[in-house]
Amino acid sequence: MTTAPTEKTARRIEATAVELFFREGYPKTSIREITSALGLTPGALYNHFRSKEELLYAIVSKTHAAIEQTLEEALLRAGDDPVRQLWEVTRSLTVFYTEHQKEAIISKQEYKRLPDPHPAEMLSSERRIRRTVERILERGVRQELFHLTLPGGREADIPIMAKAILDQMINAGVWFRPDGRLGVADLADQYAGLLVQMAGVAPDVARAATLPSTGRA
Amino acid sequence: MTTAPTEKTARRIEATAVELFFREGYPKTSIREITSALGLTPGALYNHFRSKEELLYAIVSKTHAAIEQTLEEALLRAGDDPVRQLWEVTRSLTVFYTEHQKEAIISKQEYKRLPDPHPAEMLSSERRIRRTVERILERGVRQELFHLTLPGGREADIPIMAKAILDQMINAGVWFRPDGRLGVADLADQYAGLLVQMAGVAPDVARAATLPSTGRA
DNA sequence: GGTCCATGTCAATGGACGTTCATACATCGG
DNA sequence: CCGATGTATGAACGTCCATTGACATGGACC
Repeated sequence: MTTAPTEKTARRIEATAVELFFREGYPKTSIREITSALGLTPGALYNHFRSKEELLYAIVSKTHAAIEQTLEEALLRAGDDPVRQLWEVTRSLTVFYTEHQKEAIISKQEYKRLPDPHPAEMLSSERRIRRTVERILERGVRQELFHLTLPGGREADIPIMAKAILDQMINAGVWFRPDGRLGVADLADQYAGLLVQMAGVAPDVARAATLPSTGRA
Repeated sequence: MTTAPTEKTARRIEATAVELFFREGYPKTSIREITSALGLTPGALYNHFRSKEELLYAIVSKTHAAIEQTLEEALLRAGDDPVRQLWEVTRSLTVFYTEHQKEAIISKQEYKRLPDPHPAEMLSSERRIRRTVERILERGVRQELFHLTLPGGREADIPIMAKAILDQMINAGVWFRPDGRLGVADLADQYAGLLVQMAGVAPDVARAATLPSTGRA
């Protein structure tokens, strides 16, 4: 009845909640803050979400779905070469995490507070993603494209490498500032390059894999 | 008057707070939870800390000091070789973050909530640490020990590399479980190896630097 | 033995929180 | 034109919160 709903109110609530959950954290953000930022009273929120928790779940579950979709598309684009696959996956996810840094950080940080079936869902989604990366690494090692002997003399452990790689891309999102020195594409190329190098891909192998770059040059 | 203070009460409060802040987050943890876990009433806490915020500050500032000290000791141990320096720093900090995961994560996550001189202190501490890593990388590049051309053809950006390296070690602390498959020393060797490799150290250069390892083999 | 100080209890205060509910309006299909 | 439906209000609720201040107590030290 009040203002022009050029955008559906439920989406505006979600967008505001993302902003505030990101800035203040989920527990410290009150329903009153969210609604009054939209010129509404607290009760109005309950026409769109059953509870504060359900609002959080709406954000978190959409984000997880988007991550899995991004991963899937990257694999389709990559073809069969494990080097190319690792490159595409790290690049695409870095782009995702920088472009959706707020939702991603909220999801990572607050999913544990959801009511009880949900945290397990999120963990299993994370596990699927990790297994995908592990399989890329395993194939790459079998084809002798990745070099597993680390500086220091030890053999690299594939599950640890997969975790290290995935953690790294979220971190790009944590500190990325859209007004910073580098754009999303530059940053993604940097991270993809660093992570492929971390996986022990020799320079000549990388050259042979013809890795595309979205950024200029 | 009540129980035997085999340990000073202030330290017991800090230890309990670390546990609860880590599990539930700072805003959701109440003074009542902390004190009643020790068999005390809420008021007792105010004999040791002026406020909940000051309790958080006690934890966070100690942790930052310990990180800087760890870094300093690692540099002393490393001598002049940039490869060896990077190895020592990454290994030592990975060990620190896994052994003090709770305090470290609390510090990283909640320092922004402190009253106003403090967040700036924490940021400048972080900046000092990052500059140290950047200097190691710069020297290593000047001596042609680190190889800056990434897979994909781009030149690696040193500030980004430094951020990526430092973020990585915190993450080891995030998911490390003391009862897991690998111990602290194994994990630290893995991470140090991966990060030195990420910095573009060629295998023969690494061999020449005689990197020590604390773990077996 | 008396005094003091550190440390604790207990009760209270004022505010903020998530959520509910009866009520009102506005829009739109029939 | 009318009722139904979706949406917002505003006031209340019960609960929990951090913090305070008056009071008790026990050990350390003179």
